[in-house]
Amino acid sequence: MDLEPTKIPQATAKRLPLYYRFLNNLHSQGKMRVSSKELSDAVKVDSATIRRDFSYFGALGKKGYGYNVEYLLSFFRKTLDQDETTDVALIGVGNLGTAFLNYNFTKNNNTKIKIAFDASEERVGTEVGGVKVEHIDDLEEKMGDLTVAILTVPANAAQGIADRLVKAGVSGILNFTPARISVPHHVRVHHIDLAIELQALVYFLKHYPLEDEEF
Amino acid sequence: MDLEPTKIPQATAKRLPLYYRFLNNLHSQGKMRVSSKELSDAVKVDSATIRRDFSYFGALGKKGYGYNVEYLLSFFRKTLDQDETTDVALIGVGNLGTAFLNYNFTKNNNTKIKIAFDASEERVGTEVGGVKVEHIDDLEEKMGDLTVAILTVPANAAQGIADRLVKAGVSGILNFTPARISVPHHVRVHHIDLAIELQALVYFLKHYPLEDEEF
DNA sequence: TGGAAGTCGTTAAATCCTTCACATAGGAAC
DNA sequence: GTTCCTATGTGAAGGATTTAACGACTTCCA
Repeated sequence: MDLEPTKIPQATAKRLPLYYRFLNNLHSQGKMRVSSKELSDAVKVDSATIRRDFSYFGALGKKGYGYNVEYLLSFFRKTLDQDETTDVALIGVGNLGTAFLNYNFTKNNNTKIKIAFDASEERVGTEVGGVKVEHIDDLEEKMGDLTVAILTVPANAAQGIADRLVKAGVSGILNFTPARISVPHHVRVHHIDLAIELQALVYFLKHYPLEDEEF
Repeated sequence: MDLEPTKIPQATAKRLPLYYRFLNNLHSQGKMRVSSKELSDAVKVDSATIRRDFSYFGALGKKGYGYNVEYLLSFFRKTLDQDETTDVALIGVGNLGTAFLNYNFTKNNNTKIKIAFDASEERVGTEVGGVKVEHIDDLEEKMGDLTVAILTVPANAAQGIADRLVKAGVSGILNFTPARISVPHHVRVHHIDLAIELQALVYFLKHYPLEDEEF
């Protein structure tokens, strides 16, 4: 492991999937080459930042030319492990969970929801987005060796489920719950808090007028 | 406007709604005082960062004591404009949109979804989460003076709707679409890209082993 | 009343990230 | 070939954010 040329900054790492998706778009549009400026317009990231990001992986482009879409794409495919699919579990088949299940992740994507759990007897046994819904009581039994979970349960259930997930061997949790969950140090949790995102946007609108930003 | 003591860093601003929510929790639990350390455990933000964040607003605490929950709460209520509710529109009543509509935002929150739009004849006219669903064709007519919109439509419709929203006077868009939308410079867009969040988590798990982080 | 324990507010250092600016190399044209 | 043009890759500067560290002030308890 850790064959990275050097350690990639986290900020860069977060943008990689974004680049990858847009490169895919370009590729399927038949585009052969792309400049950092064009890509910048598409993904709304400064072109210097894009060049800097790419440069962490070495010289991927050609001066005066830009980047070869196909080459860049195949490079990122390897770098982002797009060849091997990562299977994930989803806990909580409410509206949000259903949205995920119906989302066609595997297109342009190395992740796939393999199994879903819910507490409601009505939902257990049904199939949503091609994924069978299991009962939450069977979580430990049926998780298999999945190590990533999407948490879309009610807030008050979050910590309890998280504990069970960790015990079942999960090392990454995407938490959509308003609760901030506690986990052992070796488990990575990314919080996405919808209410807070909305509040933050409103706050920025009121207190950080844009006006002059960019031209 | 801009009566801020000094300009608050963006990173701090993004954490304010989080603090606010947890202070509310503490308050309803009857807690009278809280230290930065306790708050740190609850929201998973370093205690020094919390003290630094608070200090932008002046001396809110007492040395050797901590913070008075009620005082802090009422201070943030003012700062975060929790008194006046901000009404927002939601475009696209799919699974994700429905999740938002059913989410009880106004509890602990200054935002409220006032109106929803969808293109499907089936959904138009129904009520979801207490909000009436209007037809997307009536967007301009029925937006009124709402200035914030949540965008939960299919990716290929995103730019078109965004254009119409901007024309209708919207200045803030919370974009859940995989598309990166283009807007005039005075409009603020926050992107939340579910697929990318998941991919980023997987990438971090594979390439940034935790092990020693925090103890 | 006095001393120990606790916790803030803040200075300063350390990190991390973005952006500028430009030398340089490669492609395109002819 | 030669010249012009374009767009990369990166050194350096500038911002932004986090974290450590500690003086100062409070509470608490004997």
